[in-house]
This record gives sequence, structure tokens and C-alpha cells, in this order.
Amino acid sequence: MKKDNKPAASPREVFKRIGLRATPQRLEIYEILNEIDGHPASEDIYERVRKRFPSISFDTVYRTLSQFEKHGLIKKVHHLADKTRYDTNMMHHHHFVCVRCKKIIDFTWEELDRVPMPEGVSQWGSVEDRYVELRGICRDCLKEGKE
Amino acid sequence: MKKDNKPAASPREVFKRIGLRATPQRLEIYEILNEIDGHPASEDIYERVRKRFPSISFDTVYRTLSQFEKHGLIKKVHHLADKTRYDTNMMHHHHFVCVRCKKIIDFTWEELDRVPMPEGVSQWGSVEDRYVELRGICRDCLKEGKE
DNA sequence: TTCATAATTAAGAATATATCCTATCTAAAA
DNA sequence: TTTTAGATAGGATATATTCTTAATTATGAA
Ligand SMILES: [Mn+2]
Ligand SMILES: [Mn+2]
Ligand SMILES: [Zn+2]
Ligand SMILES: [Zn+2]
Repeated sequence: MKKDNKPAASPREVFKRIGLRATPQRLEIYEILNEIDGHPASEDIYERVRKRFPSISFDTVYRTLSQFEKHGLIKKVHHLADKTRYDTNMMHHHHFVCVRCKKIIDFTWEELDRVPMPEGVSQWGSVEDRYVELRGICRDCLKEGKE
Repeated sequence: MKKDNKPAASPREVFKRIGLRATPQRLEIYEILNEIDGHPASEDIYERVRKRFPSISFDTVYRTLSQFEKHGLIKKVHHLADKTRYDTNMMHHHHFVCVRCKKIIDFTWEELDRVPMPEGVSQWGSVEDRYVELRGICRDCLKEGKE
């Protein structure tokens, strides 16, 4: 959990601030997230918590992670829609995705397409595609929110 | 199925070219994909095919869609990994994702961050995030492929 | 310290999306 | 026509995630 270099707070202080009880399971998951590098899946975390809490349930892991996410301690890396969507537009384009209703709107963005690859990209591997999503709230959902 | 403005080919010709039999179910799914706009989920397609083929199975829909995708008629819009990954790096950054092993590598890309929003974005809604993935094959997987 | 209570947990059931299996059927080539 | 590899329906299976419920516990107040 790399933060923007704010003063370090103890886990208990963090939990207090966001209104979560300092349960042993929660503290352990918090610690694991601080130690771990990369982008773990729920199962990776589950397996690690289980070393100290052999009877922890997946439910607790998921619940804790989603609470942490809600309070900005971690982020999910995932497609917004729960299910796969099929695109019939085979021309090069990008997407605006509504985080609320999952609507997807096509658009082109030539200025972005022209940006050269970042430094060092060749060290990571070969890039085959540049996938871009603008995420936000669509018109319709904005209207609904006001009512 | 908007294509790059190549000469229009009949469904049967398309299927012949890519070596798929022209079954009624397949022709119907093809037609639906041509009519439909937006980014349908498998269920949207299933429901529409069912009007004409009430006994079609989900398996056929999925199989057909993945064949179409394999031959470049459509594209999937989805997160590469099957499961959600959690990001503990809360600083602004982007991702290189290996399509083979699903490894995720963080990086920053200031030049891309500076590109102004595309024309007309405000018509679609309010943008809250710019999500970018470079997709390709990572170093390790490239090495493996050679052996 | 003790107590009350709302938050949290474990366990397993339930849900949702997607894939696999198999017997049967059929499009298409000879 | 006949042949057969490819395709289908239907049900089983897999996997990730969420829900339900009864029991437990952290925390603030007394
Ligand atoms: Mn699209
Ligand atoms: Mn990351
Ligand atoms: Zn919306
Ligand atoms: Zn890889």
C-alpha cells in the first residue's frame, strides 16, 4: 500500500479513522497488503492469511478487501462490467465506460494514439495493444442522480 | 460488425473463407451482431437468438462468439485476467499486462497523462479516471516461447 | 471492570458467468 | 445419395464472488 508519502499511520489509527474495528483478521490482511508486491488476487491473500488464521473464510477476505477499497486503501484492477462484452466495431477506437450503468461508448482519440511508448517498455516485453478506457458517469446516470 | 470499409461479403462467403459451416444458428448470430449496436453481453445475444431458435444453448452462443473472435469478426471487451486483482499502489500509474501469464507491471507515463481529453467527451458524461493498459507478452513469456 | 450492542466472523449455500462433455444431428464435399 | 467432420442441445462442471445465518467479539458507555 504505497501512499503519496503522507505521515505513516498505525493500522489501528487508520481503522479508527475510517470506522472499522481492529479485528485480528483485518489487521493481518492489512499487513499482508503492505508486504506484498505486485497485484494479488483474492486467493493469494486468502492463502497468506490462512497461515495465521487457518479458519478464515473467503467471505472475510472479500469483505475486508472491498471495505479497504471503499475507503481508498487499495484499488481493484478489473473490467468494470461483471461480464464480458462483445465489440462489433472492428475499427481502431477507445471506450468511455459508465461506472454506474456500464454503458460503453466508442470514440477515437488520435492525439493519444500518437503518444510514443514510454521509456523502458521494451524491458517489460513486447507491446501488442494499447487499451484505453475513460471511466466516469454517463449523461443518463448523471441526470438520474439529480432526481 | 463495422469493418474497415472493405467490399461487403455475404455471411456465407465469410464463413467459407474462415472455414466455418453456414449453420442457421451461426447465420442468425452473425446477423444479430450486424444489427445490434453497442457492446452486447453474451446473454443479450442469447436472448435475441432465442426468438428464432428457442432451443439454442448458451454453449452455442459462446462457441460461436469465440470462433468469430478468433477470426477477427468481433472483439471481446474484458479484463484479461479471469479474476479481480488488487492494487496496493495508490499512486497514479498505468499497467503493462502480459496476455499470457497475466503479470501486471506498474509504470508512469506522463506524456500520456498530459494529452487533453478528446473532443465531445463532455457530451458522454463526466470523466473521473483515465484507465490505460499496455497489453503484450512479458519478458519471461517471450523467453519461454523460444524454447 | 462490566455490560450492551452493533459490527464482524465462519461456514456453507447460493448466484453468476463461462466452459466442458456426450449423444445426436447436419452441412457440405465427393 | 452417401459419408463424415463439424456442429448442436442439454446438462454437468468449474470458478469467482456474494449472500445468509447463527455465533462471536471489539468497543464505547456505565
Ligand atoms: Mn467499442
Ligand atoms: Mn498497479
Ligand atoms: Zn450510466
Ligand atoms: Zn507473461
